[in-house]
Order: sequence, then C-alpha cells, then structure tokens
Amino acid sequence: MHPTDEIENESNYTPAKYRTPDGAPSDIVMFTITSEDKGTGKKALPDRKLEVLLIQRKKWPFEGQWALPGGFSDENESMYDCARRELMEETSVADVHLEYFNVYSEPNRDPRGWIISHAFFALVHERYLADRKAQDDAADVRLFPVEEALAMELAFDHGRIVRDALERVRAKMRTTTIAKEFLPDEFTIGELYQVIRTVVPDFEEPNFIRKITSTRSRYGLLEEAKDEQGKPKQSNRYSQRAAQLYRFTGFVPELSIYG
Amino acid sequence: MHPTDEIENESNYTPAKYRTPDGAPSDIVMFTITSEDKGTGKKALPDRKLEVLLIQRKKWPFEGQWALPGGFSDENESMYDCARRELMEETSVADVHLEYFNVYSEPNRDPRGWIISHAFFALVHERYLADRKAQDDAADVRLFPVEEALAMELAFDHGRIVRDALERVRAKMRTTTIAKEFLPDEFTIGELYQVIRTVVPDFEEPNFIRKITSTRSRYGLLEEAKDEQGKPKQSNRYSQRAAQLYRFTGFVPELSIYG
DNA sequence: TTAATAGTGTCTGTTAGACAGTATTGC
DNA sequence: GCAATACTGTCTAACAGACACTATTAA
Repeated sequence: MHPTDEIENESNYTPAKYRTPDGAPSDIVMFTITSEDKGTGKKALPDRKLEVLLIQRKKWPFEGQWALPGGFSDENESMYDCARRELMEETSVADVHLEYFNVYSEPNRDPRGWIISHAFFALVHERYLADRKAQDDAADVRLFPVEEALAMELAFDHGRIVRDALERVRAKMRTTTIAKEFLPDEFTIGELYQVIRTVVPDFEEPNFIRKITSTRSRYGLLEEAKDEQGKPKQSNRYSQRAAQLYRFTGFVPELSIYG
Repeated sequence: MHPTDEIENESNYTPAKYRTPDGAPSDIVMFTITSEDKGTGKKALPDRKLEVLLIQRKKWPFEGQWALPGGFSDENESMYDCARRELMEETSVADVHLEYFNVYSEPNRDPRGWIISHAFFALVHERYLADRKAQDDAADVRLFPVEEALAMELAFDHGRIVRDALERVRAKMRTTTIAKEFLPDEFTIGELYQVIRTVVPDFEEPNFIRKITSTRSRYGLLEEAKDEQGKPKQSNRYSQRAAQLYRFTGFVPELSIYG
C-alpha cells in the first residue's frame, strides 16, 4: 500500500515519502504510407509502402541508435495532450488520427530511472510529411519501411513497441475504417484495396470490388461520390478506364464471431 | 523537452530537476457474473447478473465514497505485475483474465497530486468470490450490479473508468472467446448464450444454437465434449431435457468489415 | 400434464467464392 | 494493339433470418 493512503484527511496530508516515478513520457509510432510512381510511363497504381518515423538519438542512453519520437509529460497535460504536442513538433499537423494503445513499464526498461512510457500510434497522410521526404537520409529523422524498422535494434524497448503498434493497426485496418486516414476523401475501390493490402499484406479478396459495392453497401459502409448535378464522379488518375469514386459514410458495422 | 535529455552520457548524468509524477497506480475493474437460482422448483437457467467489485474509501480524498480497487506501483514491478498483485489481494486468485485497457492522466484527477492511473479489467468467475458474497453489505468491499455502479458517484474518475471498461468488455464479448472466463470448461449452448446476453444485453440471435453448431462449427470455434468412450457428453443441470456440452477450441476467427 | 429448455424442418432470399469474360482508354 | 485497371456474368454451395414445429423429462 502506498504511504499517502495512510493519511486521514487533507489538512494533515503529506506527499509520498517513498520513491515515485522519474517520468511519464509518451512515445509515438508514426505510420505513413508513401506512394511512388511505378515509372512505366503508363497510368498505374503507385507502389505504396508502409513506413514508420524514427529519430536518431544524440545522447546517452542509446546514443546513435534509432528511437521513437516522444517526450516527457508535465503535470498540466494528459498523456494524450503530451502525445499530440510531440506529434505537432514532428509533423506540424494536429488533426491526424492519434490513438493510445499500451503502457510500457518493465523495471529497468530505461537506464535513466523509473520511467513509464505511454505508447500511441499516429496515422499520418504522406502529404503531411512531404518535407521530411525531401531531407532524406541526411537528417537524424527518417521514415523507414516497417519491415526494415522491425529488423533494426532500436533504443529502449522501442522494437517491441513498434511490433505491438503494427499488430494493433493491422487489426484495426480490418475491423474499422481507419483506412480513410491514408486516403483522400474520395477514392477508388482500387486505391482502398491497395491501402489495406499495404498495411495488411495477407489481406486477399479477389472479389473485393463486388463485395464492397454490391453487398456491404447495403449496410452503408461506402457511398458513391457525386457531383453537384448528382452525377457519379469518376477518376482516371490511376487507370486508363475511369473508376467510380467512393467516400466513407462514417458508418462502422458491428462485428461478432457468434453471428 | 525533458531535462534529462540534455545530458550527454552516463558519467555526467543527473536526475531530473523538474517535477515528476507523484505516483503511478493501477486500478482494476473486476467483473464477475453471479448466478441465482430462479427458485421456481423446476430446473431452469439461473438469473445471471454482471457485477463489479467496489471498495468504500476510509480516508481523504473521497472518504466514504466507493472506488475501484487498486494501488500504487513500485519501481520493481511493471504495471501489469502491480495490477496482478492488487487482484491477488482482493480475490486470492492469480490465474484470471487480467487485461490493461487505458491510462487516466487528466491534470487534477487526483487531489493528492500528479497521479497517473493505469486501468485494467479482470474477469473473475463467481466461484472465486464465494466468500465475498457471504460477507455481503456489512463489509466495505462489495459487488454491485453494473447498472447500479454506473449510476453511483464514484471516487476520482472511476465512474468514467468503469464505463470505459464495460464498453471494452462488451466489444470483446462479441469478437473474442472471453465468454469462457465466465463459464466452466464444458458448457451448454444455452449457458453460453445467457452469459453473452448478461454482458451484452442487446445481443439477440434467435437461431443462436443453429449458427454456432452448424455453421461456425465449420470454422472450429466450439467442439462437442466427449467422454472417454468418445460418446457425446450431455448435461441436464439446467433443463429437463439433457443438452449437449461443448468446449472452446482455442480458435478465434479473424474478423473484417471488408469481407 | 406442464413447464422449461433443447433442438429440427423448411422456406426464401442473400452472400461467398471462383473464374472467366468484357469495357475503357492513354500510350 | 497493348497494358493496366475497371468492372460484369454466371454458377454453386453455403448462409441468414424467420417461424413453426417436435423432443425430453423432472416435478
């Protein structure tokens, strides 16, 4: 039991005499999907890669090693506010998907002391990271393809954190509409399918377009994009033949393993 | 940025000079399902209620109010270990389902200082809480039906924590096999259905038995219990007509909103 | 006999899954 | 015409959802 629990009331309350944590930082696994033109001359869907942002440490501990962006919270902000602030410092955007997913508190996980880290993942559209890309490897902040990041020896327990984040994002990719974080408001079925497969490589649905338009549409997951005259909007950005544009409706179906 | 980040290496490292958290407790939302015989004389499924364990505080702050069980962590244990220790103190069992689900860190959520709370939920079979039931309202530790607990004004932000926990447990009840935490190893379809409905009242599947035995069984969610001779095992504990017993196989199907 | 639960029969319309085929159009 | 993506046709087996029906047996 904690010492402060022995205190009877506010008037004679004294702060804890025992050891307290040395810090409560938040760390952010920032995912983005980069697109690169296939360069064949023909119109085609771009090559997409799931990438994660890492920072090279300049100080002890783990000097020189790559780590997740993050920083210590102060007593006037929640962990979520802290994470949003850190995200803002890295990407200069505030309105991206940011979600808490786990706490990391194993003893001695940080040689600086008793430090309990709160891990978030962020899904950032590549347009927000355009500068980052230009700077490239010269900088101490870089995007790494996830497989590459997973194979690296990261600072602290950040390797574990990246693995956990990826697992969580993959699960949510299947079961929610977070794919929209990586897509424009209006997109083609081909783009949607490609984004899902970029995050979840073993997602395969040969009849994807049919399922999502002729069956699930009954439940309102997607709706066709229309122009002012109410005519269906199409795009030929990625194909010779124009494709119908869709948008998410905001509806998320309930899932159950029992029926 | 945190002051310790300014330090160059271990040799000249000094601890933080700025304020650090005053404590990192874990709080536990402990759910159980109690069964009560209908008392009609006839064999019938019991009345089941989802209940949550609360403790009445004896000290400032929130003296006299009901709160979640929990306690401060120390530097030699993870938050999970801390939660398991607290759970052990309350229920004397160690092998129940215990799962982390969120952090609560709003400034001033605790008048004692900067205290960041880590919330777990536990699913405890009622057999482990038999004593608790006997003691009843006399004690300062009691089980409350969830609706009742949600309507109470709990200490700290524990009302919010209970709501969040319930939401999480309801979602997992639909999408995973955690129902098994409230069931014996072998159970009838009727029992399973009743347990699910106790946690998720709006779960309705008129053809539940058919779906789970003749369709999903293809995917191996449940298997029939058999005795040593390989003959199907049945139970008439809750019905005149004996019902087939089933067990979970350990298989959890993957869910997707896209197909 | 009745109450209480366990299960089956049967019907209709929908969906899944597979695979082949046609459509469109910039290059 | 080719390449690349966007669809549509068609078939079968499985499934969902509804609702009525039979089965079993202790009290």
